[in-house]
Amino acid sequence: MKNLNIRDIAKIAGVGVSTVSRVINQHSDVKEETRKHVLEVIEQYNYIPNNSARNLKRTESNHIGILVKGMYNPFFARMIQSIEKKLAHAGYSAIIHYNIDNNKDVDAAYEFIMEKKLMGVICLGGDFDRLSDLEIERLRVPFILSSTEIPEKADKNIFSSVIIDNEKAAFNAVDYLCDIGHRSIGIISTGEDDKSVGTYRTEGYLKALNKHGIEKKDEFFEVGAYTFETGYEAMLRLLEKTTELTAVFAISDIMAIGAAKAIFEKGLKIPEDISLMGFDDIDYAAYFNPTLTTVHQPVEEIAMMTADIMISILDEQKPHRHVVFDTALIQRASCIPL
Amino acid sequence: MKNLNIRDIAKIAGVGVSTVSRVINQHSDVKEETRKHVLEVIEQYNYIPNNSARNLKRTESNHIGILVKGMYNPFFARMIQSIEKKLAHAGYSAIIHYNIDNNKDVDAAYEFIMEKKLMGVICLGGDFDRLSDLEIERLRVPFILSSTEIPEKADKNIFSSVIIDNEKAAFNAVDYLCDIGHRSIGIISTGEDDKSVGTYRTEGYLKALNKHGIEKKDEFFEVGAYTFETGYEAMLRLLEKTTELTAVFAISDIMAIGAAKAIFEKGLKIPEDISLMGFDDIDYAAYFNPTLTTVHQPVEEIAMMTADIMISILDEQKPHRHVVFDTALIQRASCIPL
DNA sequence: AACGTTACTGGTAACGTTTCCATGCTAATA
DNA sequence: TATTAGCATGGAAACGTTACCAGTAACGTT
Repeated sequence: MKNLNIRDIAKIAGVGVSTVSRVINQHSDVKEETRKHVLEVIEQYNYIPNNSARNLKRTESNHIGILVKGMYNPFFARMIQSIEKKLAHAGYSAIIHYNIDNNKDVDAAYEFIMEKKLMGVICLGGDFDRLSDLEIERLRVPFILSSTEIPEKADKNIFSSVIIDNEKAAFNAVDYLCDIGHRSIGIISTGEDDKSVGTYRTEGYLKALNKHGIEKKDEFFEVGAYTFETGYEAMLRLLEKTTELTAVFAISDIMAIGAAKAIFEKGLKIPEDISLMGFDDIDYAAYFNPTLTTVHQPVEEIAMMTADIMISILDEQKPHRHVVFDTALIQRASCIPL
Repeated sequence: MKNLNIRDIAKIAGVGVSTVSRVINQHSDVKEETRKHVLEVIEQYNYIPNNSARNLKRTESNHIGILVKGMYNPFFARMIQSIEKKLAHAGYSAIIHYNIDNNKDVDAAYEFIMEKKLMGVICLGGDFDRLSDLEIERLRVPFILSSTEIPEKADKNIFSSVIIDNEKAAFNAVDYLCDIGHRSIGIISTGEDDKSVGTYRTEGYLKALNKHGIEKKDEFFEVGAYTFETGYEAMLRLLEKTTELTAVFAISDIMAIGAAKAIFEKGLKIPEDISLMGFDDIDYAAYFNPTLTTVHQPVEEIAMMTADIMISILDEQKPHRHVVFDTALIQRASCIPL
């Protein structure tokens, strides 16, 4: 009992194949009566159109690519799930590709698109500073940057973005730390080579220090790579270099939690000895011990908006959009006044 | 500058289309010289074969479906990433579908398969107790159950599985708790309706109690749904019902961490007042405070094996396999002798 | 010298759709 | 009544590949 194809259905329904095709694709020019009848036959025989054939003919698929930078970050895991759900609801399916090599983001994306005949591409995280308009246009499909920083000089009409103001958010976080009396504030950020959110969060940290007349010290600065492990190691190095720290700002919750382990291992207490500030507000933050003071990113909203934009561009030819979400400082137990 | 197709390449290279096709598909019957030349042309013109067309012709795709039950569990997030990586390496791409409705697992899988012309399906977690041979065979593609319990009466030749011995693992965990003196041990498990790993872990808990001559108490039993939140709530209820508990076994780390929050909120200490045992050994566990004693599942190995089996069935027509991985009790700081 | 064998290679019919074009029909207009 | 317009429909040519079949050349075998 091989699979039925559109021709079989047409024969059974006593109509032409084009009519069946029109019914499937919800074209308006089919008589209601025929339409119903065809639909019945389709239902009864459990016919499912062959996606490959459709995609071939249309020279496009109903697939949307999601390129993810960070591998083990629950922040992205959460986003992906929400995006996938919304996309699926709109009839698209997500093809996810983890661990895109940063050095050739666009090349990778390009090949990915060509090979899969993707309808659009969503990039989560990553570093797109050097991304040129030419490269974006070469993709020829809607391109959305989400939860990352956008290339400044790029033409905003050719891509969408859903982001937060990383610098401001980090500024607020560190400003708060200063306000409650901290003057020796360490930071666990990301490396120079990664001109992404980390750079801007670091910038915010610097500006806050500056506002409060605090001089920046190099030994208060360490880098990690968005994992527990690297956060832990960075903190270890920090603790090695100085004993002055009364607070530490980690630019991601994951790294903050890694850092906490190092702090505990040194026999220090959070927040009594060192206040700890995270960034992201992943689920875990509220359940960590002590509960983690952090910068809340509206993950769900960001995810929904990202999917929304993609769908509106694809289905309604809407133009590209750029939305910036607000963050909020969530005060929990890991930071206390000095 | 439209995209080139195989015919264009053939013309440019001065060979027949079938030769180009053979080169692309790595058939051995092409002269090394021609082969190289064709490859050069392909490279030079940046030709990428159209996936839809290939899939259409082959009446199959190179897509493998991954159906995931638990939505926000980092355990699965980790697995998915590893599986995707390995699959990609073997030339397959993963299409992920989260949040499959449990009541109609197979129907969903079936439609998913038909629509996407999937080559195989991997199910992560979920409840397949009622899954019949007939339903599996209806799928007609390799089917792998990973990190779940397998239907007992099913014909093992028609599907693969990569699992752990949940009952034994839980038994060992609770046996250990008893060994170090605990006799009032609570459990946070999953509901009756979910005849999945939870059921077996509960069974292990019961057997361990039994071995030590401890009577099971209903008020020591609560259920959650693999989230921080439900773990937290379950623990709250437990604490409401009894004050006898000296230890709690949560059947997932996520729930254990949720439970910890409830314990802390009641002003109790871990492990001084209550010992806490988790299950899974997700990354968080080692970074939690106190570090979480838990049952280690070899995620990476499970993921690799799962992908391996799929690839070996697809590429080499190997038969179905059933592998059971060992777990290990990881003693950390959250459990102490009474 | 005739033959079979081996190693390559090219032509072409599918695969299951969608879409353009053509056609027949009905209703509206002149 | 003749003409047009619009609606519903069917036929068939693509879309870009793969795989079967056939064909050629080179070579060794009888």
